[in-house]
Amino acid sequence: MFKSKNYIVIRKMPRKNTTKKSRRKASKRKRTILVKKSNNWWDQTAGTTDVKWSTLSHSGPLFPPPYVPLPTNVKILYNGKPISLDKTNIKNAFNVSAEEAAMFYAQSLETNDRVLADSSKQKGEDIRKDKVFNTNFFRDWKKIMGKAGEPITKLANVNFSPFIKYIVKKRDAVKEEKKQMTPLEKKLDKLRKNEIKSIFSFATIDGVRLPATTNMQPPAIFKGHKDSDKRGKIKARIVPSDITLNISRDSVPLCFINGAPKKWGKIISDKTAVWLAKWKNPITGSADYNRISRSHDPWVGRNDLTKFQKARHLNNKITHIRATYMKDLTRNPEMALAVFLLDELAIRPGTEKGGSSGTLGLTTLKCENFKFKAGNKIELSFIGKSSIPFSKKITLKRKEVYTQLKNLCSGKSKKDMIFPKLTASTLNAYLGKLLKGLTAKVFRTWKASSEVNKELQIQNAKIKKGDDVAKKLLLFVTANINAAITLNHKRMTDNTQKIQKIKNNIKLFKDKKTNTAKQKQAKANKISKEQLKLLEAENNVNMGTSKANYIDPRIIVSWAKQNDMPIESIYKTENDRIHFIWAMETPSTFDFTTL
DNA sequence: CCCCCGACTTGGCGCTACGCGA
DNA sequence: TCGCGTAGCGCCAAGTCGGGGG
Repeated sequence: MFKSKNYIVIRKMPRKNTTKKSRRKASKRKRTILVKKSNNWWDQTAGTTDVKWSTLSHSGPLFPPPYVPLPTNVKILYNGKPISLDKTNIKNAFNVSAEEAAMFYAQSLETNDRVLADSSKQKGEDIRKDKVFNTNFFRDWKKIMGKAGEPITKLANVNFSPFIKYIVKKRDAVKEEKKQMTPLEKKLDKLRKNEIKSIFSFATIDGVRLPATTNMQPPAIFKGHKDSDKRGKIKARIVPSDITLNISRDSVPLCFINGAPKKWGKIISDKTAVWLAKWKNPITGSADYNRISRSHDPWVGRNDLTKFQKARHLNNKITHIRATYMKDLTRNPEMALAVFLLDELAIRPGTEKGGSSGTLGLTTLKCENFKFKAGNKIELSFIGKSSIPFSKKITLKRKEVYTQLKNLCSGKSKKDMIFPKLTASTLNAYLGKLLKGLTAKVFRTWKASSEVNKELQIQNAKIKKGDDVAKKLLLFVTANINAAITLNHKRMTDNTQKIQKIKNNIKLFKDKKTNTAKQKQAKANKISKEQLKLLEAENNVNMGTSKANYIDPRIIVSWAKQNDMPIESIYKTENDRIHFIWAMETPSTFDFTTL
């Protein structure tokens, strides 16, 4: 094994290797990446200034292929009669032709109908009956068609089935073609893809080549999450003139669309920003960016460290902070109670306007979201970020908190805000006075990290010498699941089938006869693993987000070292380990709770 | 001061490539 | 070798928060 103080070693591993044969095969492929420490910010003072680069080069965004018009005999019907749509004119706000737009809609219908007909798939809304979706689409489509579309006055009278049939036929043909490909053709295909990737999916910052995400989203129908009021709108095609590049002056790439040279919208060299390209999101109106891929971006690493350090400061100060807001309970009840809920439940602050589909956060909660029960119990339920339901019950230890909270709602109607005077900024301003740099989201980081830290330290007592990695891993997964529950990270897909399968598995493992101690341990591991899976499935838990954003990686690395676990057993992918490379050398003595 | 927006983080889902058992 | 199941990645949406500009 390579050892040097100047390098950090990241092992590349295959996804799984349970059989002897596959282990042998894998060990041949196993290789390591060495990351030179001096290339990275944590060894450099430069990382603390506002200037983030002196040279930056990349190839600009990669645009999706142009639209291929349909054969002339494929036509939609209006009131039963075939009509021709313009195939190529894209001189409109969407840079999309009338036929292409119709194809977006036909594609939506095709997916919709297929999913509705498939008994194994979860049923969403039927878009054929979704008024908002159809109104939004029709408005945009009419804009594209202009005068030529005037005779089309009702979307319901348009028959898209010729387009749908064409889509199905085309898809099957592509599938079949793929199936017929020889191994050589497959290999060539992959080489071609990698060639494009090697040009477009990298940026070079101060001589260091880093992976980047530069694929532009193709024009399509905007779907949004659950009840987004923008669903059905047509997402415009982004063209080079929409793009602002951030790049060194002498590295500006040429741009060709369909072989023709094109001009970039704007070229700047903002050394304080790390984005590569920027454009206006045609749906939301806000800015969208191409960036260095998150796991490889040194600036992301620096910001992550800052974030977790803030959480540790909060952990240090929490007793004092609690005392302060309790003192403010009568003087400033709205603020005191909001901070109390933040402390207790780690709810997101909530933006002033609320989400596009009326999602809520702490400062935008309404009285109808609270239920006051006997015994100082409250029930809080609302729809949060990404339309994920939040529903928790808590018992308040201090009666005055319960009374004051109830007071805020007395004499108000259900739809009234419980904290009308508060906004995310006033809340953060209050927090910032309690502790420099403290904002609402720090509470989420602190809560998840400190809970995982506490739990892992408790679990240490249960670990015996000679316990296998699989058993120890289960302890981490338990902590991870609990953190996800705390943060209300869920997946809303239907998983009744999954739950049934897990239950069957548990039964199966319990039935098996076992002899040796080793077999017994393996069986116990299997059963606990399935039980954790069940807990995860029954709570619809999504563990990924907390692991990637909320649990201080130093807690994990030091715990792994204390218990002689390879870091690859927890941070399973190479990307995970690169993402947290700044934490990989954390000593086993690291303590999250002391600064 | 307040509102809006620029820049960045956080979020869930669907597709596909990969490893596995038959 | 083939088909199956699923981890993990990319996609794309939706948040946070500080600061600029009126």
